[in-house]
Amino acid sequence: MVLSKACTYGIQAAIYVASRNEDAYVSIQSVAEKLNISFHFLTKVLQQLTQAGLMVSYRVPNGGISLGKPASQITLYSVIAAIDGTDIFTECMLGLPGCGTATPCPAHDHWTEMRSKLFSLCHKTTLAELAEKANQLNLRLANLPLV
Amino acid sequence: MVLSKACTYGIQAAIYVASRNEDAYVSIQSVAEKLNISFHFLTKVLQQLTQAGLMVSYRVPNGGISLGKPASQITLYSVIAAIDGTDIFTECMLGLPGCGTATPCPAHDHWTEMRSKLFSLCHKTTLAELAEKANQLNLRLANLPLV
DNA sequence: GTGATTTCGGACTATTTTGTCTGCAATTTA
DNA sequence: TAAATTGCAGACAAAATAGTCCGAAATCAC
Ligand code: FES
Ligand code: FES
Repeated sequence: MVLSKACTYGIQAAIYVASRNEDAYVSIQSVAEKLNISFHFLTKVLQQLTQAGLMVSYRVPNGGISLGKPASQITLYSVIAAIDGTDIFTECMLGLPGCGTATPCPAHDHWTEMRSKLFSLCHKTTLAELAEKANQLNLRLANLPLV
Repeated sequence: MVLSKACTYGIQAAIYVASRNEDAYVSIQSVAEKLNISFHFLTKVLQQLTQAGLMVSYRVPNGGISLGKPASQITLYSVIAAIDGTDIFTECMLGLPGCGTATPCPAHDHWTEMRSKLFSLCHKTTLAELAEKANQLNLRLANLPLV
């Protein structure tokens, strides 16, 4: 798996929150139910996003979480980086230490090309775009079984 | 991590065997030492490659393993598929079940583009090419600490 | 045949990731 | 002030991955 489960949950939740187009807080509980994710696990994941400033939380009755800045300013990259770190954007394809032009592995050229494509893709993709897509076509976001 | 450790070990070993340009068998023990990989673990990984027909083994004194077919006919894709499976080439970026145009997630379009690039890259890259690169420029292959 | 070398197969342990649970802190509302 | 709701923090359990170990099977060299 390219992204960890924690990371995919975080992205799903972030898109969902962004797609609501409201400033109001939404409880993690309801997000977890909507996306069919374990509430407690999602809580821990979202804490990483709040710590990174991508979300803000309000610990109060009828509180919850909300985006920390406009959805158009939150990139997919920043969400991934906050949860999984930046390893996938810098690591050697073969897992060798110190990927770089100084000591390249045989796959280095090919891999850096792929990686930079992924890098720019994640940088230019914002929550606003993903949320809009999710809304526009009623795109699937939840981890629900396909009936 | 995009590829599992088992998979990176398998690729490293495959490249190493191919880079020797010999038909002679080489013992897993010596490969493990050369690449600084746990011998027992590498053994299990390579068993997957022999079962997939990518390598042949000769269980005999002075035996070992060798490529099952010409290095030019072994693609990076086939090695990855034999060890990690084909999930990374078909899975949803968000880990949702049933990635496809019928039920796309918001990241689907971007992701399928990336995936197909990775797919064609892995398909067109052969062990012959990687081995040649490894030999040509004395490229790093072993998992050794950078001194 | 006997012994040596080598992969194969399975059992086992360790580490990381994933998921669960419980109590606490913060704040609103009554 | 008291009660209720909510995220936070850390301990804990389960599952997946990574790594270790040992005995068996195959074959060669003698
Ligand atoms: S050194 Fe392997 S991808 Fe850069
Ligand atoms: S459904 Fe998510 S990438 Fe295809």
